[in-house]
Amino acid sequence: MPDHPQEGPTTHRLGADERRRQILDAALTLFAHHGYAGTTTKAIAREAGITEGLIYHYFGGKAELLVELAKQRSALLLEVRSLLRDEGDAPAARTMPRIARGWVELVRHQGDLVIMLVSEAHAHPEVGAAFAALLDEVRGGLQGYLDRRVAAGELRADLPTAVAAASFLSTLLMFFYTRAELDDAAWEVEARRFTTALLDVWLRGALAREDAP
Amino acid sequence: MPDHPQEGPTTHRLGADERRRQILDAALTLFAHHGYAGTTTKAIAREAGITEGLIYHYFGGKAELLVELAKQRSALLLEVRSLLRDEGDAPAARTMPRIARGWVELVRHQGDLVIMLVSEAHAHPEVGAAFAALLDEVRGGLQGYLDRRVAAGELRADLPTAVAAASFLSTLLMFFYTRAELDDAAWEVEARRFTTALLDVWLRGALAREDAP
DNA sequence: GTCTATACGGAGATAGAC
DNA sequence: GTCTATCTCCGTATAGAC
Repeated sequence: MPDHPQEGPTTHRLGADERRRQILDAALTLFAHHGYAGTTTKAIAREAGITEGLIYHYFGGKAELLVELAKQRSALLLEVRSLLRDEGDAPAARTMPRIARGWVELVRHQGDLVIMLVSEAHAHPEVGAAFAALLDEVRGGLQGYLDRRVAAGELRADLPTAVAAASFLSTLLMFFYTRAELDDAAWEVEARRFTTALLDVWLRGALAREDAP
Repeated sequence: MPDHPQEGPTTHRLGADERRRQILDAALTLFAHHGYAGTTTKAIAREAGITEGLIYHYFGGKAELLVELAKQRSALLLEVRSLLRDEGDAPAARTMPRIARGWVELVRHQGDLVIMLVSEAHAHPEVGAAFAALLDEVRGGLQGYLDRRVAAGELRADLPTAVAAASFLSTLLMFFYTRAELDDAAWEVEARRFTTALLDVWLRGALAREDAP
């Protein structure tokens, strides 16, 4: 990959990639807070610190911003994959708390993206598909891990792993969605408390009997 | 859910209440499918089979439609309350399936309202508040029931009832939200399958040990 | 109570100077 | 690469006829 060094006395000019990111970030923030249709190109330009016309130099139009952002879920997915891979086949009783924390922090960290995906899911098929694909991929990953723990005998053999995984993830997702406006400190406390209690219920429903052979 | 068939502008006169409902129904359908900001007053009029001007005879403006619809959650709440009350203090093992089915059918039946509440929650504080209040009220009701089952000794004493209730409800809500476009037949099948599996995991995590001392 | 006609502002988008 | 100026259309809302 060749570098594209901006040589010369570039004062306030930015590289194309950097500028694109800046515009997308501005759009994402506003889409999450006011919705796609409720956000004007003027507001995006203002948030990004540029003028309206420049948006059209980098993108075909407002709609393209939405599509581009929906694709960003791949970035999110990469993080999730590494999260799940790191845990390998360690015991669920010790690993699930870490997965829970990782998922919660991920969703929180990518909060605007998640809010946008959920909010616009029904108005824009591409967004809905991206959201569904994201959830499904994560669910599939977690399910795979659970299946391995079933095979290892830690989790009970008749555990419906797909639904168990979906329940786990969607509960935490919904928790975030209804608490997104908490400040970081309050969020830390609430999230920890909620996650702990959820693991209590969930693990008991999934574990094999301790007194099994 | 397909759009209602559009009737041309009618000369029929309706009672005020009936006309208001008609307009609100049209608005709800469109808000759920295209979002509030993505819906034009023209489209609402068309969907309701009237002209644009008439909307302003019955409502102060587009924003008032949204607020009015958000208040409708009370209707939903009433249904939920009766659902929970009917179950009284019967054993959870036999009652939770009925509660699950009731909640799922309710959410499905009021699908457009639920989608609107979720989708617009972050863009409009009033809607967000209405959604939070709805979930919280239902969660509180279910939690109350769970507490009684704990007292009765059916559910374990250290069950975190608030989180257990929240998890149960939000899992099913999210299931609906990501499957809203299924036709009724497919929905029946999927919903039954999913609910059964969820109850399996959830109940095992909540019940007192059968082999307890 | 309902429709027709229209005002008014703002939205997305383009052209062209620098 | 960035901004200024501007175009066109459409969205909300109102006035007034029937």
